[in-house]
Amino acid sequence: MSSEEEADSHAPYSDKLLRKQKRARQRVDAGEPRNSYSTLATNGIAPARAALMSGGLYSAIFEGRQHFGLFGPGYAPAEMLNELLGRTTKQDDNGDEANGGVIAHRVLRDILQSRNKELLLSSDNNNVLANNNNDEPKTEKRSPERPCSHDSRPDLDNALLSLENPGNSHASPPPAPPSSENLIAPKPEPEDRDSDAQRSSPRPLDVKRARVENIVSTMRSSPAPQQPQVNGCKKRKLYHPQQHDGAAERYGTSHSSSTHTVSDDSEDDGERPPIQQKLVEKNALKSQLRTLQEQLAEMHEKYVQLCNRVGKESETVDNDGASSDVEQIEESIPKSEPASPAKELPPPLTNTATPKMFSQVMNQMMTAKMHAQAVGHPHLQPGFNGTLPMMPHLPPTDHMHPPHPQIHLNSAAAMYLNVSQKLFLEQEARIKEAAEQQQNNQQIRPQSNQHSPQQRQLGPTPKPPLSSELAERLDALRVNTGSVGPISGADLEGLADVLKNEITASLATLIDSIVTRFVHQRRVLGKQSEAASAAADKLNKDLMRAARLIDRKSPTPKPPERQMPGMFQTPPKPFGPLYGPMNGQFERELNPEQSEAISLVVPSRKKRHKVTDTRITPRTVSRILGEGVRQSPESKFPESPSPRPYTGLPTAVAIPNPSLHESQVFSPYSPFFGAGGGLARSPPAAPERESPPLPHAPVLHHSELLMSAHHSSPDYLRQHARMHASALHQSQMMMDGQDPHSDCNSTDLPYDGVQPTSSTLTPMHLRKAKLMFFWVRYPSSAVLKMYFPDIKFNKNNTAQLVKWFSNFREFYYIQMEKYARQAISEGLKAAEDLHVAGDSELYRVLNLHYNRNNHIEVPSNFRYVVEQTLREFFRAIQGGKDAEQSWKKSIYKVISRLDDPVPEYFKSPNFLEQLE
DNA sequence: CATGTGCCTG
DNA sequence: CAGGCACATG
Repeated sequence: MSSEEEADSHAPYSDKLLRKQKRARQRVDAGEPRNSYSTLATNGIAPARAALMSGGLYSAIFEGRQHFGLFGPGYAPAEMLNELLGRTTKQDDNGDEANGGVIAHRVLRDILQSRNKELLLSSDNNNVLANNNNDEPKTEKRSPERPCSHDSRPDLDNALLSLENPGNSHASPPPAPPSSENLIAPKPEPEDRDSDAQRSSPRPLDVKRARVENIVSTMRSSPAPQQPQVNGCKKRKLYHPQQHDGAAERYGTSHSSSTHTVSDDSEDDGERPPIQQKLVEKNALKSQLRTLQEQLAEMHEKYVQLCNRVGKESETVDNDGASSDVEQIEESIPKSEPASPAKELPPPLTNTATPKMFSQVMNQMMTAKMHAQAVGHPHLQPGFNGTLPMMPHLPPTDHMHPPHPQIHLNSAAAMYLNVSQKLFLEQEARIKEAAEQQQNNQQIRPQSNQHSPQQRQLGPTPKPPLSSELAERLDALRVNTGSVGPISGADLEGLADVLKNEITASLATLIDSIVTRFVHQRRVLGKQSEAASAAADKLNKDLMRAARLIDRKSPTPKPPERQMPGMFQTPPKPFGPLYGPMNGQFERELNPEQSEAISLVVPSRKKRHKVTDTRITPRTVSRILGEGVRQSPESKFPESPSPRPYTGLPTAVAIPNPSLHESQVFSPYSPFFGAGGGLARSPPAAPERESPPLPHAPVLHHSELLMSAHHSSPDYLRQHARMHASALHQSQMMMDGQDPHSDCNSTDLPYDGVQPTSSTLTPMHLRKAKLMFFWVRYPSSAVLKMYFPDIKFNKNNTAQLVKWFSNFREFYYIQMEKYARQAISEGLKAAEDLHVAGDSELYRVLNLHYNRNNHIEVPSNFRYVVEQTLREFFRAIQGGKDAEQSWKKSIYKVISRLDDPVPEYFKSPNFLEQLE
C-alpha cells in the first residue's frame, strides 16, 4: 500500500518465498529496500512526534536541538523551504550576503529587543541551522527537490507556528500519537510531509521564518566567531560574516562611548597615570556592572513578556527597536560573539591571558554558584552540567559533579541560567581583568596595553555593574591593589563571594519566575504540554527522521499517523540512574592490541581483514562484570546534560552536518525508577506516557573525550562555548588552536582537517563502531564514512564497516529475542512491563559486546531502544508471530527508526585514541 | 552493476 | 567477525 514494504510483501513476496525455498532460508527481509527502514521510520514518526511536541516552540527552542526535519505534515510547504533555501544559498553564492545581513540585522535587533529570550533559545538552534546551511548540499543531493538544507527551516516554522498559535500546533499537524504507537503501528504511516504538497501558503509565517532564520544565523555567527566549521565543511560558509562584522562594528562603536574609558585606558595605558586609569576603570566597571544587572532584569522581563505573548504573537516578532537596546542585549548575550567570522576583529586573547588566579577564582565562584542554585532550584541544575564540562580550565573533577539526574530541568530556566551564567562569567572575567590590568599597569604598563586593546575589540561590551555592593567591592579591591600592589587572594575571594551572592540572588529570582512562567505556559498549551520535555525527546528523533525523509522522497505519501489510543502504550521508561552501573568506570584500560592489525592488507579478494577485537574475551569480561562494576560517583548521573552533539541526519542522509547538535541542557528526563536486575516489571500504574529518553550525550568518562570532541567538532564547541563566559570561550578557542575566523575550508576534509590516512580498519575502529551502535543500528554507509574520517574508504572497507553493523545487529537481535522469550517464559504478560535495568543481564551482555571497556557511558536512548526492541519481540512472540516467516522484519523496522545521531565527538580524530 | 541487507556458516 | 549467498532497489 503506502509503504514499500507492502509492496514487497505482497506481490513480490510470493516470488520471494518460492525462491527462498531454494535455500530454505526464511528470509525475513533479505533485500529490504536499502533504507527502507529508515525511510519509513522517518516519515511516519516525525510528524507524529512533532505534533507531540507541545506547540513545538518550547520544545524546539528549549531543547535547543535542531530539528530540521520536523515538518508537521501540515506545514513546511516545500515552497517555504525552497524559498528559504534558495535564499540562503543564493545569497551566499551570489554574495548577497549583504542583503541578508542587513535583514538579519534588523531582525536580530528586533528580536533582541522584543524577545531576548527567544533569541537565546533560538540561538542554539540557529547554530545548528546555520551549520546545516553551510554544509549540506552535497550529501543532500538525494532529494532532488531540494538539494539544500531542508533542515533548519522546519524548526523555525514550527517555532513560529507555535508562537502564532500555540494551541494549534497540534491541530494542523496530525495529532501526535505517542511514539510507541508509531512504532507499533503497522505502518500506515503517512508521510506526505516532504512532498511539499501541502504547503503553499506563503504567509507571514514565511516572512517570520525567514527573519528568524536570519536572526538566528546572525546570532549564531556572532556568538561563535569560531568558524562554522562543519565537519564536512561543505560548501557554504556562514553567510553573515558581514553582518556580523557590521554588528560588531556597530557594537563596537556604540560601545566605544560607554566602554570608551576602558578602551582608552588600555590603549593609552602606557602614557596615562595609573591613578587616572584606575578611576576611569573603576567608573567604567561600575557602570558596566550596573548595566549588566539591568540587562538581566530586562531580559527577564522580556522573557516573561515573551512567554505571555507566545500564544498570540505573530507579528511582534519584528519590531525595530532602538539600536541601543540591541546593543545592550548583544553585549549581554553573545558576549564573546563579538568576534565575527568576518575577521575584522582580532582574535580574542583577552581572557585567556588572564592569570590562573582569576580562572581559579572564577571556577570557585562558579562552583559555588552552581551549588547554591542547585539547592535553590534543584531542577535547574542539569543545565549546568552541560555547561560545566565545557569549561576548559576548570578542573574536571571539581566542577563536574553532575547534579542529580533526576532533577528535571526546566528548559526555559536552563536557558536563562545559561545566559545568566554567561553574563556572570563575562562580568567576572572582566572585572578580574580590569583588576589585573590595573595591577599590571602599575607594575608593568606595557603588558596591559597589549591585551587591553584586544579585549576591547572582542568584548567591547561595557561591563555592566552587578550591584552596588559588588561595585564597592571592586573599587575597594582596586584601591587596595593600586596602593598595596598585588591583589590578595582574600580580596578576590571576597569579590567572588559578592559576585556569587549577587548573581545567585538575581538568578534565583529570575529562575523562579521563569520556571513559573514556563509551567504556566505549558499548562496553557494543553495536552501537548503534558510532556513537553518528553515530547522534546522524541522530537529530536523525529526531526532527524524527518530530515531523512526529506532527503528521500517517500515513495508514496502515507496518511498521517493517527493516534492509536492506548494501543501499545508503554510505560514511562524507568531508565535512569540505572545506568549507573554501566557508566561508572572510567578507566579505560589501555590495551594496545593493535599490534598487527595494521598490517597491510594484500589485495587478495577474499582476504579477511580481521579486525576483531580480541583483547578481552567475553568470558573475561563477564567475569569482571560479574565482580561488580564500580562506578565513580560522578558517573552516576547518566543524564548529565553533557550536551550531545547532534547530527541531524543519522543515517540516510549523509550530511556531515555537525551543527546539529544542540546541547541539550535540559533533559526532560523523567524520573527514573530503578528496575531491579534483569527484566523488571513495572507497576502497571506507571504513568503512561512513553517518552523515549532524550538522546543525551552519554557522559564520557574521560574529560579528554570531551576535549577531543571539542577539538574536532567546532560546532560542539561552539554551542557550549556560547553558554559560557566569553573568557572561557576564547580560551577554548585558543586551546583548539583554531582560527576563529577561518571559515570552513573549502576542502572537504572530514573534520578538522583530519585526512583519511589509511584504508585499513583497525580494531580500534571496530571498537568505535561498536560504540556507535549505541546510537545507530542502521547507519548508512555515508554516515559511517562521516564518522571515520581517518579512513580512506573504498568499497571493501565500506562493506566491511557495514558488515560490522550488520553483525552487531545480528547479535543484538539475537539477544533481544532471547530475552524476550525468557520474559515470556517467566510469565510476563504485558510488554509494557518489560524494562531494562542497567544491571540487567541483557544490558550487561550488550554492554559487554559493544562497550567492553566502558569507554563511554551508554546513552540513555540506547536503553530505550533496547527496551522497545525487547517489547517488540515480546509482543511478537507472545502473539505467535514468530511463526511467520518474516516476523522480525516488522521489528527491525521499528527499531530502525530509533536511530539517533551519533555524537559529534565520534568524528574527532582523537576519539580513536581515546579508545585505547 | 553497485549497494544494501539479512541469513548462515565457519 | 568475515565469507558468501540470495535478494532488493536505483
